[in-house]
Amino acid sequence: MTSSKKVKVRTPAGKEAELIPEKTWTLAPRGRKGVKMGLFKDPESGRYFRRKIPDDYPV
DNA sequence: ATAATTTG
DNA sequence: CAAATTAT
Repeated sequence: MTSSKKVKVRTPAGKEAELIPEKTWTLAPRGRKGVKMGLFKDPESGRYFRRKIPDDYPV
């Protein structure tokens, strides 16, 4: 799945928005826990950006 | 090919 | 610095 649920993220414009990530994946160095990431598009600017998503987000 | 993302 | 991803 690409995504399912909205995530609260700080957009590049500096506003808090609930967006559905286009892609999600785990970003973790070997042996470490790392974080989950999401690829979003800012509805304001149309710019793509990457943000951490909650650990419990279904990826 | 690279920036940008998170965090220990 | 490492890791995965992909729009630029």
